Amino acid sequence: MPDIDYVLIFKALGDDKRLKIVQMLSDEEKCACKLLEEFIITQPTLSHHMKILCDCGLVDVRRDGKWSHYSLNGEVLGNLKKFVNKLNDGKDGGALCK
Amino acid sequence: MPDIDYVLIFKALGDDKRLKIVQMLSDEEKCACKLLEEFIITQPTLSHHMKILCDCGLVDVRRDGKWSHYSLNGEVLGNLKKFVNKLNDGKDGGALCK
DNA sequence: TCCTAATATAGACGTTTGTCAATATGTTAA
DNA sequence: TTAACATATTGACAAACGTCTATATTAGGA
Repeated sequence: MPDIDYVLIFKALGDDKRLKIVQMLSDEEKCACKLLEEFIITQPTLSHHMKILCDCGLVDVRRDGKWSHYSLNGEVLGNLKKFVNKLNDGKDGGALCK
Repeated sequence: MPDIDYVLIFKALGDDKRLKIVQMLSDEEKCACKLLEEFIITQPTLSHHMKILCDCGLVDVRRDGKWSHYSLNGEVLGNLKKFVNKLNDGKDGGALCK
C-alpha cells in the first residue's frame, strides 16, 4: 500500500492540462503520442506533466518498446475517492453514496 | 447552480494548509480565529488562504459581527465528489459506491 | 551498423504562489 | 466618539511552476 500525499495529488490536478489528461485516462489507457495530439504544447512539456502525475501516484506508466502507455492507478484513485467522500458540510446527515 | 471550476478547486486543495483547513471545516463551521490557532502563520496569510478557498466556491463565509465563520459549501462539495467518483481506471467494472 | 522515431532530461525564462509587515476596514464596548 | 478587537487588503519578495529550446536516451527497422 503506497503512502499517499493528497496535497501532491491535488496539486497535480490543479492544472487544466493535467486535469484533462486524467479525464482522458479515465476508463482507458492512452499512449503519450495520443495525449500529445489533444494539446498545443511541446512533447517535453507533456513529458513534464506526465512525470508530475506519475510522481503523485495517480498515474502509472507501462513501457512497451518505444511507447509509453499511461493509465490511472486504481488503488490511489480509490483512496482519493474515499478521501473526498469523507469530507462533509455540516448541514445534512453526512450522506455519501446512498 | 454555480458554474464550478474544478481546476480552481484542486489548486485550492493543493496546499497543505488549505487542505487541513478544509478537513477542519468538515462537519462543522469554524471561526477564523479558531482556524488561526492551528497554524503558525500570520492572520493576513490565513485570510489570503480563506479567500482562495472561498473564490473556488468550496467554502462559504457567514459574517457575524466581528467574526467570520467558515463552512464547506454542500453543493460544490457534492459536485466535487461526483466529479472524482466518475474517474475510473479501466481495470474493473467502473465501480463506485456499491 | 546507422538512421529514425518516441520519450525523457537539462537549463533558461517569465508567471504565479505563499508568506510577511504594514495598513485599512468594520464591529462592539466604554 | 474613542479604544480595542477581528478580519481584509496592499505591496514586497523568494520559491515554485509551466513552458520552451536543445540535447540525451532508448528502441526498431534499413
